[in-house]
Amino acid sequence: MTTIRLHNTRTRSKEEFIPIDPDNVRMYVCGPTVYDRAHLGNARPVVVFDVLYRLLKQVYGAGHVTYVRNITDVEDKIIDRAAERGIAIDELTRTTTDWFHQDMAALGVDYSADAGFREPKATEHIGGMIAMIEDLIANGNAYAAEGHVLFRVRSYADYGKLSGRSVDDMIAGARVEVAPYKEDPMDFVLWKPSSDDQPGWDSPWGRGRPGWHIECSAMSLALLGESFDIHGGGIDLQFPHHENEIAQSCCAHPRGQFARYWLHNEMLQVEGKKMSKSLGNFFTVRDLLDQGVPGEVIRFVFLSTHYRKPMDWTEAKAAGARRTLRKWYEQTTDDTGAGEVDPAILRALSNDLNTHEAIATLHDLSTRGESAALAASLRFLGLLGESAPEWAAESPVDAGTTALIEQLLAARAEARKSRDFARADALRDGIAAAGVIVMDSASGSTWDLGPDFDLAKLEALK
RNA sequence: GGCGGGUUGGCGGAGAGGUUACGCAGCGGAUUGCAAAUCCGUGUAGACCGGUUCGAUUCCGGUACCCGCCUCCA
Repeated sequence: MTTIRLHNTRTRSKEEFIPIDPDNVRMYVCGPTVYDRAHLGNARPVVVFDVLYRLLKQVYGAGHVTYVRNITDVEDKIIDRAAERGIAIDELTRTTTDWFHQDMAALGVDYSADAGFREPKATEHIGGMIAMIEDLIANGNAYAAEGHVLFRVRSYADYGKLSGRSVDDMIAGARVEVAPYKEDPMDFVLWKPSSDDQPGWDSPWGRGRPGWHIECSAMSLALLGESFDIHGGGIDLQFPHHENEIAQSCCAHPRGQFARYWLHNEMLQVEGKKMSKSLGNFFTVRDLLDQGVPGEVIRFVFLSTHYRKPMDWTEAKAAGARRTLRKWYEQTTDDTGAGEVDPAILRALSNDLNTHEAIATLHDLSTRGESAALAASLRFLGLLGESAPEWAAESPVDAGTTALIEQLLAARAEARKSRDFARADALRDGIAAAGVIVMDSASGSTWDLGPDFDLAKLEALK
């Protein structure tokens, strides 16, 4: 069996992956808070852990891997956004969840027909959260105060271990919320009271709603148990979100191990800078798709940088990815689906998800002309569906334009035949200047529209 | 201030204690009436200073610079 090695944030080292139960490998990844379209950064962990899921299914068998990625549909940002838009909360969360599914499907992440994937919603697990909070209070790890329930950070000796912090260090430069009901400024909220106009559930502490971190602890427990294999997410979640998850889960279920391997992807940048609304370089996956950037291209760009390094999204990379994919799609048009995933691809991914090396292998397969293996490998990486996507086909143009181009090419061929090279070259240069890319071969000329196609220039050549 | 990560050839971006990364661009060649496309060939780079070693870009220490998190943004 292929040995998978993964970098475990918990131990800060690359370790051999040994599942608790090879017949049921279990992975949890923090999913979106559904209040708005997913931005490009949101998509990175989705794609990264999709690759890991594919690898796990390949190695352990499709029926032996459970992947849980939650939907957080109760959160103050959701309340605020629904109020701004004047719509009901469940309408906002439902619409946003649909958007998320559509946008991620465009990136090759579609689990609508995947039996091993689970997508729990926080609002469906409120009971589990309340039960866990009660356990924490009973164990002395949490306390109720003024309608709130807070986690007593000092009661968990290992708090801060994942992110390499000590509570005392954090207090120093701390920008933590100080509240009169807190025993310690580092204590974080498990439950908070809701006013009448806020969503709330009845609880032993009055009507209220959960804090941000408890839902992942409750949902992973419900679907994966006290101990499971892999927990993933963006590195920004390492602290405090994952730290708090560990504290909650390990204190509520001291005999469980919670997650054994912690994987974190690095952040995304845009043209060398952090993506932020203030810099004006903030955009969603949908924005890119609407601009005509294919989902496969976005996925390819993601995969070209190792997940533990910051990834810089640039126009140049997108353009290069598009060219490369198009070339490979043309090379695999006759594919019958009989090819096998190249073992080098699996080796690369098994080495801490070295997707960049996997892409290098694709280049190698392409150069060697092994198109069947190339197609199978592309599919495995989620870069090719049943057939090549439409955007990679001949640029769609109307019949009149096609006829005009064919006519001009015929005129050029005629001029060449009669050795009127001045006219042939003039036509060639004119066609190129109009943005039509002509490729000659022994059997004739083929053509394609370039990005700067200009019909007016073409018509002027008539 | 605390914690974590990074610094590789023109650009992007990997692996490996001693052998070609790969891609893009460039250059040379083949091909072509000339081109484009294609094919072949071509690049000894590893922030700086020390240390370990027969040998380090790869291990260890330090310096500089950059980035992220600590502001419920993945």
